[in-house]
Amino acid sequence: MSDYIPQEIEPKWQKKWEADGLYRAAIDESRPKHYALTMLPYTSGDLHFGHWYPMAPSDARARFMRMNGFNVLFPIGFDAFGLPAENAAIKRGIHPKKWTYANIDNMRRQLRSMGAMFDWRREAISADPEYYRWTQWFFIQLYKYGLAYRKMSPVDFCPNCNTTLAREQVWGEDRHCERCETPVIKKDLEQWFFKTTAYADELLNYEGMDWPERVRVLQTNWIGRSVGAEVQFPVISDQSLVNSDPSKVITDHSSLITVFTTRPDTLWGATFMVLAPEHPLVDKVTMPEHRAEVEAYKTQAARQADIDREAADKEKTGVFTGGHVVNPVNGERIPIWIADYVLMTYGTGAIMAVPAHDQRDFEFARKYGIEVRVVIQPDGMDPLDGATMPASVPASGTMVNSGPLTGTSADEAFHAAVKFVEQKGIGRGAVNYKLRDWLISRQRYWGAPIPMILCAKCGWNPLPEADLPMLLPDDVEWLPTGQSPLKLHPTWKQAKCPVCGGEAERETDTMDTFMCSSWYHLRYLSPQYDKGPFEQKEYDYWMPVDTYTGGIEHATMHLIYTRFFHKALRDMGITEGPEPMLQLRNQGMILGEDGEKMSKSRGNVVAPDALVAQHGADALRALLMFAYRWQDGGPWSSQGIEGTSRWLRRVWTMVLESVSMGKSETRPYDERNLRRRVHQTLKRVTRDFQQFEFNTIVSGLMELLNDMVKAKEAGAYGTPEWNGAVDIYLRMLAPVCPHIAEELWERTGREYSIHTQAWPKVDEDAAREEEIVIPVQVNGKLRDRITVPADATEEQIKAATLASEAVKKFLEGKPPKKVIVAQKKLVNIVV
RNA sequence: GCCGAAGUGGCGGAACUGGCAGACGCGCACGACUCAAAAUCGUGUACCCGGAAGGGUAUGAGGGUUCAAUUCCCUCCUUCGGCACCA
Repeated sequence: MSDYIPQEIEPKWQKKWEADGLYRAAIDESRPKHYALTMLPYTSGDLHFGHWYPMAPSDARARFMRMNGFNVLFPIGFDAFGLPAENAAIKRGIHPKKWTYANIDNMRRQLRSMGAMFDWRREAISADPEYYRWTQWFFIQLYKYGLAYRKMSPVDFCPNCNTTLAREQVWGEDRHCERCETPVIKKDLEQWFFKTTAYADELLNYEGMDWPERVRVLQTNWIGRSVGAEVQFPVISDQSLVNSDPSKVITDHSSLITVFTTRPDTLWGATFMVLAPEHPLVDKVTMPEHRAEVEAYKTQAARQADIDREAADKEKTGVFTGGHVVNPVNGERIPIWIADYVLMTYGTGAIMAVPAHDQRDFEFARKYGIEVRVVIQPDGMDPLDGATMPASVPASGTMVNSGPLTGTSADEAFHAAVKFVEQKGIGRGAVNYKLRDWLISRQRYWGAPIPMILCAKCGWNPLPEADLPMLLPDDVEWLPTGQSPLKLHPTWKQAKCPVCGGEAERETDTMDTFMCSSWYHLRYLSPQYDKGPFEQKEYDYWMPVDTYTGGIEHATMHLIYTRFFHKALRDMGITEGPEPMLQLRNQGMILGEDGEKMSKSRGNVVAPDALVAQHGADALRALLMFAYRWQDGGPWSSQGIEGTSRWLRRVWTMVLESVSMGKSETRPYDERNLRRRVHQTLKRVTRDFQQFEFNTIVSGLMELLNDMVKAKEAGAYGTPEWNGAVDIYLRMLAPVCPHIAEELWERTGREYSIHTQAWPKVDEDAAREEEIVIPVQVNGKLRDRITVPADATEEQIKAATLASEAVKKFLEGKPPKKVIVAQKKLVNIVV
């Protein structure tokens, strides 16, 4: 017997599998398909266990499905556009393209060393022109379908570098630029958006999806649907009317402020209005004597990070604009304030404040001496007094001070109020979402250019589809200002208007990389296809994705975008079916040995290369499956590898080392028992694969190894039963450790390849126990164990229990009060 | 603050319809082999009392339901993740 040397057998088999095309996935109508997708890695260059951890177990499961008769597609690719490539370029003077593709070469080599069943012919790279050509095509389709539009939106901007900053490039409490430490300012730019909100309701429906409850809850909260009403409040433009008789109708107003409220029933209790400091009407409603104060407040609000502005325990602040609106339900004049607790990004950016029944409004009103008016009297409570109540009260009870609603219950008042505002023409029932439209413009170079052209005469028009891809120029200057190279390029911007043929300009913004990753599962279907984003017959056979694996951190962004994308394309007739991915499973995160997130700056990154070189990919694959609950993850431990490495050496020895008979005469080999243990393990392992419980798959195989080694020593070696056990063992091992399984399969004279073999069938009869050991408790405490035939009746078990010496001792001659025989699993005697 | 996940030996974890808590592995200790080391093999390894037989206590803390609770219910604590004044 030679030694187990993974460094020799692993590259050998990887080469052979590649040469034989063992993992090529092709349409085969005779077999059921299984599309197993694992989230594509970003080309950061440092492939570590954060990449292996989701992929190696996913690969094992894909292999398991293949052995179960499925035609399995398990593709891989690279998410190659994005900010880190530009940062590397600026820092080290390497072109982003060069940096990215060098990283891909390295990552590809590392991924190959894992021995996964990736079909490399289907590799897709989002930065390839042949890929982003179709990303651009999808943009145009969304634009034509009316789902893309432009609007002004603020970005974080460094005035010194003259560049837009991503959130991660803004550091510290003073919000400074990561490069030059200049404080960041907000800048309004016109940018492209997708109407994700048009699909908000549909995205809340998870019917038919086998997705974790956790993710569904996260998405539901992210979409944040709330039902209420929009109500228009007229602005009083003539200040002399502010103090006039409220019963007189004021017709002097030049504009309306719309608020969204989830409690239209409390409209009569609104005593002030609050606008977000960024609200477009702030300047208009502000009176001259308040202007300086309002401007100062706006400036400090704009300087704050969302996080500071939104701190829960922060004291409410705001300033009065001097302006007033009319409450349209009762004609009252109410003052307009601005406050940073109202956000422009949610609802209409304006609220009606009802301090008696909303705690935030209450705190604000008390601080600034604004009236608190009770409009709901909770049942069974002393009549409330707005002037003295210590806190707002929950809105359930009977309506008071509410015009026509007075006397109705608060439950009915909601609908009555909506009806009232609709009849008066001052508002309507409305649904609002926390979900915002998807901002896809990036003021960056290393991304897919947005294929739009601006003509002074014809406006914005898409590049004709025949002219795609709209190529990213390579000859860009990397100026230390950090300004977008596309803007600085001498000629790139120049274009012909697709409508009139006149001089026009290209869009210089590029697309959010989430756009590229919203459809990569479609590009895998036919990455070389040049007549469309994918080939129809491939789509018809493989889609939808059956199993999608990846990190929980993508629950709200990527996984909502890709669902939106699929649904929008479906409405255009490009895709089919309600959802792109039927089943989702999330793995946890592998942390550094210090328990912190792996990162270069912390210096706790563990790369797989050295460990593969030392112990082999199989031992590492097994460790990643064995050492953690997959959905939890945990800190890396360098010692664990000894365990799986030792296990594989023992498997090697068990299978290959011949033994002379009679090594252990004392424990005769029990054929029936060997077979039973094999099929019991098979049953467990099969179930665990189905349920993504990888750690117990490996521990089950370790246990069976221990049993088989004992049987071997007892004389099983060489018998037909032994050979059958080895056969099943290797098949179970194959998805976990594909190289050693193939090697042992060959060395025991079996037919190439183990990876095209069928998963063994569980023999229920063989797995069944003939005798069972039943623990016996007296008053819930374990006192004895009895052995009975597996088909013993409850009466027989009871009799055997009472005959036990240990039990008699604890009964002390007294008759038992109750004897419980629990499902033939346990006996409990109550004295 | 809200939402979610999770608290089990020195460590990772197991216990899959409420039924033997600690499988499997790491680490550690002792032993075999060896001139020695590594590798390998064997034995032991929750805690407390006891020489042993045996007994007691234990699944974050406290309470409840039950013959029986890591598992179900209530209250609280801790850790991690996400969201964050959502009108």
